Amino acid sequence: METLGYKYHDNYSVEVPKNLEHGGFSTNIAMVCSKLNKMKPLNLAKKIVAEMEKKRDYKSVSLAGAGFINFTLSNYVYHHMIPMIMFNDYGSSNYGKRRKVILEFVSANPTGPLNVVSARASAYGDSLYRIFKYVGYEPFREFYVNDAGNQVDILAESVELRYRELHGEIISEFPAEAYNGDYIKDIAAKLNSIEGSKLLHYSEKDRLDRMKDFALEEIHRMQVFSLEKFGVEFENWMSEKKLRQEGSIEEVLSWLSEANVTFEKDDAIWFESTKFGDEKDRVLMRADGTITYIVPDIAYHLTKYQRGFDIIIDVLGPDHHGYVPRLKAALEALKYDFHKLEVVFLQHINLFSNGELVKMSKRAGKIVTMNDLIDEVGKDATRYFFLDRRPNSHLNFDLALAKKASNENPVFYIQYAHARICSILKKAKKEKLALNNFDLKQLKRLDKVEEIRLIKKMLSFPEILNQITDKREPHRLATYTLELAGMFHKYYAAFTIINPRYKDLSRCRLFLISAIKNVLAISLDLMGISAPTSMKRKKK
RNA sequence: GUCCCCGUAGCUCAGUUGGAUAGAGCGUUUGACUCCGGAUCAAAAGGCCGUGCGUUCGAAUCGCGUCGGGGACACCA
Repeated sequence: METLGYKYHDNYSVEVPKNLEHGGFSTNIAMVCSKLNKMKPLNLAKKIVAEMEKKRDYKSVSLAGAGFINFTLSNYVYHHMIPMIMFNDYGSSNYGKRRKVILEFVSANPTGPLNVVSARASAYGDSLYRIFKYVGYEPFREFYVNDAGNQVDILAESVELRYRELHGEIISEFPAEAYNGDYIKDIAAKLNSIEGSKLLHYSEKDRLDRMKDFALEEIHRMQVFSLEKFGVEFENWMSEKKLRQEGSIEEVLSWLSEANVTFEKDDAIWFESTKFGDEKDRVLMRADGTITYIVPDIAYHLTKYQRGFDIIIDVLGPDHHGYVPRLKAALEALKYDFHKLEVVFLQHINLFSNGELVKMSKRAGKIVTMNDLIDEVGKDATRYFFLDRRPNSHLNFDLALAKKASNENPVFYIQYAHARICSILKKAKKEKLALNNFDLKQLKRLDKVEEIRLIKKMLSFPEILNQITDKREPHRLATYTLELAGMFHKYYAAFTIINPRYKDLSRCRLFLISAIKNVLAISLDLMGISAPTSMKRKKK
């Protein structure tokens, strides 16, 4: 536009038509800028097309419709982008403008080991974290621990029963509300090996406190262990107990009452959340003076604001969706920008065993733990299994099937592409086809449609990453990587990479597949999956 | 009763800021290196995108209804 001396503004768009086969772009620039130059769109488009045709950057330029310009770039434009794709931080950017993002996920109750649902949340949250970080956000992973309140009291009592059992007491009836998994026995036994019968002489309160603290510590350790095995870390574990000790409860209560949104009824203190669109009002403090879970939850979310996060994302199970309105109501009442809080719901996992639905129950101790899953299916396959699905898709999960299917998990297809390239590059080294001092002009030999398509696919990578952060949908990376791996496998089968008779061509192709290897490695890393340089041959 | 999610190939799932012939993996059938890794590739079969109406030049994608499946509606968290 500038060389033609026309005025223009930036609100035109360049689009890649859905029909990728013919590759190419389409732009409405002439239509957007016609008024500015007092010309008819079609006439302006003609001038632009004429100018574009003079440049060798464009392979073909054509007019369409009322002034759309379709054009295709010359191959060499693509060729010259390959070196960029080979940078080991290819795709990273400043897209996020260093905005601070807090991702809260898993946040499982500290009353038992992590289960398959936590594995899904881990795969989702951690990959999203990695991608956020890669494109220039400042993300932060947090696990909220509900280590106070009713359920941890029950936890303590459950341990107590098992402990007393160890000392000869016969527990005729194990209460239905108690936690009944084997891990409770393990915790009791471990505590017993440290303390012996000493605790029996404590006062009940002291004994239960000791049980509680010990159990919480043990379970925390179990959870950290599983997460580490899965490659997931948290920057912070936020303790509810600590929040309570710091006086946050009293603060929240007094702020809400200052905001005139609380009232008393039946000796309890209520929050008038219906004022802010909630279905009904919520109890904050019961008649006996204890607090309901909502208060520390509000306090916790306030810290997310106070800590200066620009984007606040909660990853929750679908059973919490009714909980969001009351939380947002409280934020609104306290004059916080409740729009900043986003909630992603990960849908349930229906657990099957040999085709039959299994109900999981932590209380009854009937759960498939995250540990079992990783041990039996493997970290990489498990992560991919959960990652290639949309967050709000329901999914059926059969452990027996998952084990069997782990050999058929698409993740191996991707990893194999990576390993295969590594193997080819190794062979190239033996053939003395080194890529140092490689003359970029040689790249003109990459003139096959498949080669240009591969380059285009890799050039779309940065945009895919940006979209993932916009939509909070890391599964798109799983899909993308699978497609890229597929394109490589097909290319490999159709063309010979190393051919000693055509050394220059071989070098060009090695150059290309090195770029592919790089993108695969980056993608796998962003998904928390390893990129092996070699793989064991599968038995037929 | 109110609210949330889902319904796409035999199975598991992609594809939704509306665009041309709806895709992949697994499974089924048939083929492929004396040569860079056969965990690969080529090809075939398999679809009223649950269903009806609407908006639109154009709908898997948007709206309303309907059917089917899952879930939530606590002074548990």
